[in-house]
Order: sequence, then structure tokens, then C-alpha cells
Amino acid sequence: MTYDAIFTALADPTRRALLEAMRAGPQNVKTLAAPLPMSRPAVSQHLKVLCDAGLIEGETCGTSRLYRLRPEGLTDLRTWLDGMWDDALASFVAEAQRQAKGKLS
Amino acid sequence: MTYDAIFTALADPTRRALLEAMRAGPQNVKTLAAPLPMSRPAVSQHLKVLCDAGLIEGETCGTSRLYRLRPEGLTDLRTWLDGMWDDALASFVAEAQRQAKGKLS
DNA sequence: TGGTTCCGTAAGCTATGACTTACTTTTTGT
DNA sequence: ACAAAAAGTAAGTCATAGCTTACGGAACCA
Repeated sequence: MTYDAIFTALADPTRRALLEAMRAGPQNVKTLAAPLPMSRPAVSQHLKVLCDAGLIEGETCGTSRLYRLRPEGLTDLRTWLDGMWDDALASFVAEAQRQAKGKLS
Repeated sequence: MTYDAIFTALADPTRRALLEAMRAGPQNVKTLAAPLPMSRPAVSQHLKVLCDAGLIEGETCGTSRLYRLRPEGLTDLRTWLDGMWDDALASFVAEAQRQAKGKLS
């Protein structure tokens, strides 16, 4: 897994829309493509990017193919965010303390 | 704030490196640009993208300019991630239950 | 006041990502 | 066996993101 693949995958609004659509449950490509203003092959390409990033997974089901969210794919993102969040807050607090100290002297 | 701005900002590895560098505390542009394999104006452009996304903020300080992480900028991302995470897990559990039920009958 | 430092902006080049259409493959149903 | 449905792949087009160099502006110091 690479952060680059995950963030790149999430950068595209169409791909985020696909993820949103899958929140309701597994969907096949035709259903996913229906509401989107582009061709079905374009959607297939987006799904491939999401797959490679580990954010979704596909399962062949007859002639159709079901795509579903992959919770583990989001854990890496959460880890990154938590770390960044902690340091951002720590830095913020440190700055506030330094300012308060400066006011005292 | 827009999700698009945030995710687009995070999609670039250079911009993520800049965020990582700021985890240690506020930094000026020269310091931020030093370890990166590109010109200083390029870094300025990246910082502008991060600013527009609300992920960082800059403060003019003499002839220099300090950039720091903006914790609130990460809350939106966290909100999105939490929602997605919940539904992904719920969908996963529902699928597991359906499979277990199918095994019974 | 003139020089230096630090930084943002403008203009231009280039690689790449997001689409399209056309084709192939696999599975299902008659 | 043949036709139809669903989806992935290939090739080509086009816009844009990311870089460059060059320039302009503001703050410190001699």
C-alpha cells in the first residue's frame, strides 16, 4: 500500500462519488455508471484506480461484477490523519503557550 | 471549504511532504524548500494550494513568512473519513451476516 | 538611500490524467 | 451453437497540474 495511491485515488470527484455510491452496499458497474455523466469504460478505469489503491474490491458474479468498499483500505488513511492531527494540535497548543508566556514577561 | 480542494491538495507528494515538515512546528518558505528537489517558487505555489484548501495558514514575520498547520482544516477530512468508515464496516458486517444466513439454510 | 534577503506572481513548457470510441472476452439464455 | 449482456482493454485526443525562469514588491541593514 502507498499513501500516494490512496490520496491520488481520492483526489478525483468521480471516484469519491463512486465510493459514496458503494456506501449503500455492493454495486455492479452498470449501476455505478448510470448516474454519472460519462461512458461506462471511463467508470471501469476509475474503479481500477480505486482497486489498486485498496479502497474497494471487486467480485465477479455471473456476467456482472460487484464492487464493494474495503474497510481496511481506509485504515491507512486514518492512521495518517491521526498522526497529522495530533502534531497539528500539539503545535497549536505549544504556540498558544508561548504566546501566553510572552504576555507574562 | 470543499472536499475537492482538500483531497486535491493532499494528492501531491510534495505537498504531503510540506505538511510533514510543518508537523515539527511553523516554518518559513526557505526552510521548507531546502530539502525539496525543486525551485523555491514551486514550493510557494504548493503552499498556496495548501492555504486555499485550509490545511495551513501563513503569517508574515519580518521579511520572512511562517507557515503552520491548521488543525481545523483536518476536521472536514476526518468527518468524511468517519462517515465512509462507518458505512464500509456496516456493509461488511451485513455481507457477513447474509453469508452466514445462507450457510444455515 | 542603496543593497540584500525573502517571498509571491506571471508566462511558458511539458508530462500526465481523464475522457472518448472501438474492440475483445466471458457468461448467460434460447 | 448463436445472440445478447456485462465489463475490461487499447489507442488516441485534450485539458490541466506541476515545473521552470524571470520579474516585482516588501522588510531589514549598511
